[in-house]
Amino acid sequence: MSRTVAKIAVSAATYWLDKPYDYLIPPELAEKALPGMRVHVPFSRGNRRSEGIILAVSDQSSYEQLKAVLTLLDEEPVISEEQIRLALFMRERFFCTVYDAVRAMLPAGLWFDEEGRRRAKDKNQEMVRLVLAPEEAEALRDAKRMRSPAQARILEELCAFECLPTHDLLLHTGTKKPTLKALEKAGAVELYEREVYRRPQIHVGDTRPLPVLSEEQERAFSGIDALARSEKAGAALLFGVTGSGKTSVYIHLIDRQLRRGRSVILLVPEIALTPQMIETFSSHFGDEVAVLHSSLSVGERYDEWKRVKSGRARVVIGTRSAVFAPVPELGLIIIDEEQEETYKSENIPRYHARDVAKYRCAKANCLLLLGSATPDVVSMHAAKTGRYAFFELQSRYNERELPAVEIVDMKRELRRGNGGSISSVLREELQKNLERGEQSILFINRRGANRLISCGECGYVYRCPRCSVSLTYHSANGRLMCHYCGYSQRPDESCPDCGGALKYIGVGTQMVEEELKELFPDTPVLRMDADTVAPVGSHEKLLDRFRDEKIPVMVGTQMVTKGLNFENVTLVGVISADQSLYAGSYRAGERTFSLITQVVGRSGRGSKPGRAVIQTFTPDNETIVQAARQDYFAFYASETELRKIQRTPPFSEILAVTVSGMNEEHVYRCCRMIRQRLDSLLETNASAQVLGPAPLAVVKVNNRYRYRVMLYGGANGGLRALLASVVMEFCRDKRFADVSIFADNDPND
DNA sequence: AGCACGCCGACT
DNA sequence: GTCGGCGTGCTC
Repeated sequence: MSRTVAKIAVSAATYWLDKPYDYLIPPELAEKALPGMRVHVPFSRGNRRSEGIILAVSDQSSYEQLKAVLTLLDEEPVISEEQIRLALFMRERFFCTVYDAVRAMLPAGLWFDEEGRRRAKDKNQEMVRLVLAPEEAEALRDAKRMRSPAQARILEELCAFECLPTHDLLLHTGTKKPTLKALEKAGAVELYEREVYRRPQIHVGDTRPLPVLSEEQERAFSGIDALARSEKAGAALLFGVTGSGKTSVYIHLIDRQLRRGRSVILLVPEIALTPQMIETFSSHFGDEVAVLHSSLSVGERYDEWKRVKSGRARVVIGTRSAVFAPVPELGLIIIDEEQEETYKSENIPRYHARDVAKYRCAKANCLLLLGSATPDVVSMHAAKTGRYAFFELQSRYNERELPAVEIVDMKRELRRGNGGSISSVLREELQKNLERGEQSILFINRRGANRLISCGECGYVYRCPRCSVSLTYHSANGRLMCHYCGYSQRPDESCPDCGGALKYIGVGTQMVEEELKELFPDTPVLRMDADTVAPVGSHEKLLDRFRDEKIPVMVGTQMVTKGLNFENVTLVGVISADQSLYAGSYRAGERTFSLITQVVGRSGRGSKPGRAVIQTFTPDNETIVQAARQDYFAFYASETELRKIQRTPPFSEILAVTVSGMNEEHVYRCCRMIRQRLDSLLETNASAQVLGPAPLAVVKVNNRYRYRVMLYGGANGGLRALLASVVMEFCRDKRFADVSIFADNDPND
């Protein structure tokens, strides 16, 4: 085959134009051009230069007139053939372009800026090594002792170490570069470049032996491991209550895969929340661990990616995007806390890490393990119906009892004249803990957890001029800020509308902090929220302080619910459990259950028994009662019933088309026409159902109105393809030029 | 989308 | 005569 034609995915192509384009490979590139390499190609009428990636190389094309590839941007493929197939799959599955998918797979360090320069360079280090045999070197050293002591010192050092970074050698011997150059000229040593990897700083504990498994953990481990080795591995769900030691099972599974010469990807919801977990894995697997997440520098991320690609690091721990890690021999993917919403990307490409993992595991014929204390109802349903294997860890670490949980009715509290955010029950429990020198964690649900500023007289509330939300007050910069578009402004002295006095409302971490100061004047309180953890690493510092200084109370948002494991914490308070219940999504109940269960699980992890106080205005709410009892299966049963009626997942798949634009009327009209089109196309399909158009929960962001049409139906590609064709049709239509339209699977909001 | 081509009115 | 208004159509 003469390698003359390249099938190329072009970055300039929009979703409805995207397909493999044929380009001529000029003879001088014929030998070098391989699938997985990026190129520059001329595209469209103006032949403007676009980036692209070679999907395949062939010798023919059904097109008469082909343009030629301009340049190759890579020396070797940056993605494998397997990843090319994954990118094509993602296009169908997540309504994105192939190049969008490719971009998600590559570290930002490999992207090119406008000038065509790479965002991160390979970092090399100059090294020195002996050329002479050891005896010769020693002889030369002795000969040099008198006339050239500096050279002798260098030889001395090299006799001991053989090769060293130039910088270190010069530093240790107190010599200068010319001395070294003289030795090089004399043929005694050799200077060369070695690639070095910028490593993110992680605490690496002492190397530890594998944790000893309990009988129950051992059973789960051997069951999962047997499955992982079997011909048709599929997926498994590991259901383990908080503190049941899922991590120990993971460690053993990873160890087995490494011994088998395979690599493992472990996904976590958010790296910043799991420093302890990273430390644990590093202490078992050392340099085999690579960490991939967004707060690494571009260089660090790129280098970790290279270590993974080259097979040097075979245990990848990371957030959502780490699911694309280019491990050479994939043996297992673990998704920890698999119900977390952070696994779904809300940006292009709008993929779910679980779907990508499922695809990769199926192709690599290896196991996908989903771990959770509060599994996604969809995953549990798959386990119950036999599509996933199921394993359970029931006993808590050290045989600890579950915390004793009390639900407090805040309505009654209000009637008794306590309008604050801390109930009398919680106050008494806090008092007890203070007296005993034990620590407490107070959790405030994120949604609505911020301060609003409102006028005490006319009720005026500051609103974002670009979005349909109120502005919230941030003490860090003393400004009112919009969480959606970043708009900020300074609050006025008095109400800009009527001149009345402004007051702060809403329950926020700061407010609870202040209330605590009033109730317990001399007690130190640690606050952990987006304000206090903004600088990199401050999250860990706060947690270290909490542990080491035994600060009595920590108040925080969602970040206090995850992974924390402090011996001395015996009380957890949920300030208001209601906030996420009525958020409008079919997942709100699940989210609330998971959140409450997790935070309650933070209590009593040491030798002392734990307690939890859940404050709510709806004490009879089934979900809250179930979460208080930590009764997942009761929750699962009632939630499943509800979803059967609602026709929400797992009983139906949800696809959505979102339309946005500056003109609300146009956006709405476009949505309505999309709905009509879908209705007419689905006339004969009784299993599918179209809903909407409906505005999103926050209808306006950045001056753009957002409306959505939802498609409920069976989990088949047909519906997806149909929706794709409708989206393409509307995108092409000039009548809708002033709106943007995109499709998405099961959006989060 | 982004860009060139084309077909018509106003102007040095 | 030509400069530039944006309507139209295409992307290997």
